[in-house]
Amino acid sequence: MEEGSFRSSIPTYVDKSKVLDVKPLRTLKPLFVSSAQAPPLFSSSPSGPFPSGFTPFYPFSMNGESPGKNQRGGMASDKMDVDGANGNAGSSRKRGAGKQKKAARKSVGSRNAGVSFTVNGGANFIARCTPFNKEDGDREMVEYVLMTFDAVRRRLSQVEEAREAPNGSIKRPDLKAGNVLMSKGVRTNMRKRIGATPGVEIGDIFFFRFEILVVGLHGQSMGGIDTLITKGGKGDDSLAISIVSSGYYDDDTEDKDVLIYSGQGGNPISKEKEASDQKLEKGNLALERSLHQANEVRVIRGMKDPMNSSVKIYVYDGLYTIKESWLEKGKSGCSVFKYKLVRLPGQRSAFADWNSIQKWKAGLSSPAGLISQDISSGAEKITVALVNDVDGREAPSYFTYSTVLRYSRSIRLTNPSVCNCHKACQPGDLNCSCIRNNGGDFPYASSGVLVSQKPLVHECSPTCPCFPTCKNRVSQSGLKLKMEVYKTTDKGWALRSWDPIRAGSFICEYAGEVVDSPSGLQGIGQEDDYIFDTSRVLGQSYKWNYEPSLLNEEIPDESTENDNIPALVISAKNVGNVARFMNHSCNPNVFWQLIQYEQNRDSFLHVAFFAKKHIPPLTELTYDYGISQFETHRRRNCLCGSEKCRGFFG
DNA sequence: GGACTCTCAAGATC
DNA sequence: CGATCTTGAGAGTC
Repeated sequence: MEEGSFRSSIPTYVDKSKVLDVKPLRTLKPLFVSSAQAPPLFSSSPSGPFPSGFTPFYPFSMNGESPGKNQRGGMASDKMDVDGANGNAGSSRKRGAGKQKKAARKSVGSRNAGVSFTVNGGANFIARCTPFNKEDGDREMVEYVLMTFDAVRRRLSQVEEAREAPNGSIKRPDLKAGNVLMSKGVRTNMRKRIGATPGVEIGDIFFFRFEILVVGLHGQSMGGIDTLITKGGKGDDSLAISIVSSGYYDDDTEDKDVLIYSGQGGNPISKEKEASDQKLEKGNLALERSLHQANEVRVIRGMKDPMNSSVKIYVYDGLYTIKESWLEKGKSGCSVFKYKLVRLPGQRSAFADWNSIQKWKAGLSSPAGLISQDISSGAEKITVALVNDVDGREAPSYFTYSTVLRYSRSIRLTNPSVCNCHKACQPGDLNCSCIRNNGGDFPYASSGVLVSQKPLVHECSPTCPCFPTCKNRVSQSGLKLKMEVYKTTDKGWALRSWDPIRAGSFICEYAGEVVDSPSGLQGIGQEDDYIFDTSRVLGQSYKWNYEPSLLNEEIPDESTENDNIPALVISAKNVGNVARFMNHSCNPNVFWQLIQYEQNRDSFLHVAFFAKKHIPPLTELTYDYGISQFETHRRRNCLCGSEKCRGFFG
C-alpha cells in the first residue's frame, strides 16, 4: 500500500511523447485460421439478424438428439454442439413463424416431437440437466442454472409489471422462477455435501435466496442453516454444512475472518406471540455437532447492495469451521445460541474485499497503485479510478475522454418516433409508441435490468415528453457504477467495477467516433485496436434470453423486424469512455446490445453494454469482440484463459 | 431517503 | 399429505 502517494498525471494533460502506447490487449502476432479450423460463423449478414442473442445455447450434451450434426466427436461431443443447436433452432423458428401463433402451448410440444426428454417432458434444452450433473455440478452447469433462473425471473417481472390489475398475480417473480426451475429439474449439486460446492467459486454473488438453492450451495429456500444427516437414523445425527448470515438475526459480522452467528428459533412468530428462548434442536443442534466434528461449513454473507439499499446481495465467502458456542441473552431478553465461525486460511478473499472497497469509496484508504482519482476528468457523474499496481505509474496512451458517441453526419435509420406519454412510460401501455416499437414489451424491468436481448431496443428519446426518469432511458443515464481502469500483468489495461453488478444491468455505452464508411472498414481494423464493429460475428453463441417453453410461451417471432439495421463501426482510439478498456474474452461476463433513440429528428444507433451474469466487485469486465468477416483482417491471439477459448479474436 | 410494517410466499421436515 | 418452521422480497407507510 502506498497510500496517498499519487494524485497526479491525469491523462488529459500528460506529456504525450512520454506515454507508451498501451493497447487494450497485447498483440502477439497476426493469426490466420484456415476455414476448416475456424469456429462456426453464424448469420454473416452485416444487416443482422443480431449475431449474439438468438441462437440457443446448448452448453451440454444433446445426447444424440441432433444426429449427424455433431461433427466434433471425441471429448468435445458431450460438451457442446453449436452447429447442431443452431441448425435446429434456426429452422424451427422460421417454421414456427406465423403458423403457430395461436397454439402457444401445443406448439412447444409439437416442435419438439421426436426428441426424447429426460426431464418432465419439457423443452429439449432441459435434457442437458442430466441426473449426473444435477447431483454434482461444475462451473458451466452452475452458470447455466443461474442464467436460466435470472432469465425466467426477468421475464416474469416483465409480464407482471405490464399487467393492469395485479390481482392474483405473481408478486414474487423470484419465487415463481425458483419454482419453475425446481419443477423442471433445472438445478445442480442436489447431493448435499460437506465442503466446497463444485462450480461455485468463493466471491460469487447472488441476488436471491433461490439462486443459492438451485446451484446447491445452500439447500434451504429461507432457513439460515442447512444440515446433512450423517448416519442413516434420526435428524439428531445431523451436521451443519452451510449457513446464511442475512441480517435477520443479530450476527456479528464486523471481522472479515470471524463470524458470530446466532442460532435459529425464538423469534416472535406473530404480533401476539412473544419471543422465546432458543432450543438446542434442529439447526442449532447441527451447529453444535459441527463444533465437535470440526467439519467445514460454507458461509454465505448477506449484505445491502451498495447500489440500491433495498436490494440484498449474498456473497459466498468460502469455508469456515465452528470454534466456540455459547448461550447469551438477546435483545428480547431471551436466550440465543451463538456460534463463532472462523474462516479457513488460504482461501481467496471475498467478503474482505467488500470492506476494502467501502473504505476506498469513503476515502479512508486507496487501492494499491492508484494513479488518478478520475480519468474522465469530471466528464462522468461518478469518478473513474486509474490504477497501476503492475509496472509503476505508467498511464494509458493519450485519448480524449467523452461520454457520448460522436456521429460525423446524421444517418436516418428509421422514421424517428417519440411517444406521447406525459409522466413515465408504463409497461403494458400499448398507446405508448416507444413500447409498441419494442414489440409491446417494455424492454427493461422496473429494477432497470434488460429483460431480453433483441436485435434493437428502442428507448425513449430526449424529445419524448415523458419524464427524464422514464424507465425506458436506461442507456442514456451515464455511468452509475464505480469503475476502475487498471493494469493487468499480461493483457494491458482492463476495466472492472468496485460495485457488484446484477445480471442485465446497464454498464456503459461504447463512446467514440462513428466510422462513416462501412466499405472502408477493411483498412481501419488493421491499425486501430479500439474498433467496435457490430458486423463482427461472435465466435460462441449463448442463450441469455429466457427459454419460452419453460413458461409455456411460444417462441417469439423476431424475424420480420429489424432486417435493415446497418452495421455500426466505432473507433475509440482518439475519443472514448471506459468501454474502450474492456478486453475480449471467449467466456465474457458482458454483452452488447444495439439501442436506438431519436436525437435532433433523426434516429441514431448506440451500443450499450449489459452484464451477462452477476459480476462480483473487482472482477474484470469482458465481452466477446467477435470475428471480422474480412479475411484479410488482422486477428489477435486471445489471452482470456477461459476453458472454451477459441484462441483468437478480431 | 430510510426505517418500519404488512403481505404473501417457498422448500424441508416431521 | 398437511401442518409447522424458518424468513425473503416487494410494496406501502410514515
